[in-house]
Amino acid sequence: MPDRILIVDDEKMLTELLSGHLQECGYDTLVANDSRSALRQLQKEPDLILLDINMPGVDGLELCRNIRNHVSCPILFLTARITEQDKINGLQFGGDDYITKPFSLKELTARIAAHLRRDKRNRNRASVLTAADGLIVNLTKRRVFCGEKEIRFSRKEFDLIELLLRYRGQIFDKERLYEAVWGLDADGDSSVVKEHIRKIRIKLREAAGREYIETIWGVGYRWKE
Amino acid sequence: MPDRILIVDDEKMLTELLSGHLQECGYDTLVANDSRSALRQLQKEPDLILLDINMPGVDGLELCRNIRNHVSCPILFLTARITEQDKINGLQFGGDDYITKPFSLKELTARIAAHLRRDKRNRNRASVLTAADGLIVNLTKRRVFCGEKEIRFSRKEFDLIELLLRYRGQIFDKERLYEAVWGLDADGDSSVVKEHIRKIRIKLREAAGREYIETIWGVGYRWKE
DNA sequence: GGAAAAAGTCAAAATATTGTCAAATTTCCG
DNA sequence: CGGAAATTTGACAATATTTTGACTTTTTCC
Repeated sequence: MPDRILIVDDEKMLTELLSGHLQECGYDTLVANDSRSALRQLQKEPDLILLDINMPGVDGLELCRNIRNHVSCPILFLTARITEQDKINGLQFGGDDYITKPFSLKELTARIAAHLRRDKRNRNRASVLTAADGLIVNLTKRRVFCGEKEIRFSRKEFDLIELLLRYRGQIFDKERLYEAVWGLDADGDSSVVKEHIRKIRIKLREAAGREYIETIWGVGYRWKE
Repeated sequence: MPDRILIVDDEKMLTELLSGHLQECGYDTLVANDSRSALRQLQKEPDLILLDINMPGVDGLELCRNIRNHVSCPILFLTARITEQDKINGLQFGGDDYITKPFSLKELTARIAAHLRRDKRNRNRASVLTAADGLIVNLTKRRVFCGEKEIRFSRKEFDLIELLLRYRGQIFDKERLYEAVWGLDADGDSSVVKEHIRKIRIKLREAAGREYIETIWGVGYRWKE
């Protein structure tokens, strides 16, 4: 199946041109001329996004961040201005690469190909963890299923689950959990961990009717093997 | 002996600065301003490496992989850009953590200390001890098995077992046991030890039907060989 | 053998740690 | 901005562990 590329730019002329060229190169294309339409197109799960960050009336970086919240595919910025500062900003907001206008179609397709290749390589890596009783944790999509049913977890909850499950059977003391999920600097309030563990347990118990996380009294927690 | 930290960055100014600061913190430092020199410095067996992955003319990730082939110590990346993608790539290439420029010296030293601590813990810890009659003590999981059966021990109980078993045959007087498990400051009653030993014995006796801990009258205890 | 010292036993009391809940605060998104 | 969701916080309850002390048993040594 061909890769799907989403092109976001307010200039219709440009999106048409790119769309045509990329189709000739064997890609499927999606087009959006404004940010609302761009967000809608995400549901079609593009494999890569070309994003103009200088569209009038739209903060391109904000849009990028927004997009990043929904998909994990590479995002390439199309832009005229390109200071070092912009570059850093852009990458911080979840972009993967910059392409300065004007650019040659040859360069563009080369970069697209490179990013798709790289992304695929990374994606193949074990991105799913499984546990007893049909519990499935999709790491890239950050979604958890118990059989048919999806269990929704917040960010921190998911991070905790990922860590515990990835090294199931290992004990993590509360400090280390805090360190891993909140960052090394954090002065450890372990009561936060405790509360998050509780939330996780409730959701898992409700969906799977089973306890997955064990308390190691005086030490910390671990995911049962 | 102080830990040795290798700093790899093309900016002399930065390496000087870091080197100075880390020395003040009590570390030994090694410096390399290019990749060839970095590889040479590995022979001096650093305990931790700070690596700039954006040095001109050098593929930092490739260098990292190369380094990883020679040493097993923690590698921390110093980097300006820090996308999720980079992070994944970096960790794939054998890095252990990222530190984004600009960073505070305080943060840097905190992370260095954390990694050194963790690395040491992992290194000098045989993770499983075994004893007669199929008794198995898993130190990282803090679990004890007698054949199929698991025996549950509380924290202090486990700590005592670990100490006695690790140095089996050696006699520990009660003060020393107390000191080791409760901490150096602890004033007082080593009669607590006696009660804990009793609990341990009961559990072991019940599961293994056998005595493992011997009383050295007038002195203390030891794990039978 | 018998006294003294040391170690073992037991259960109750004290303490430490974790679980729960609700409210306060922050973050996220449109 | 405003509301919803997520996160944090603190008070309190529920538990598990640890400590204590009174008492018994064992060992040592004269």
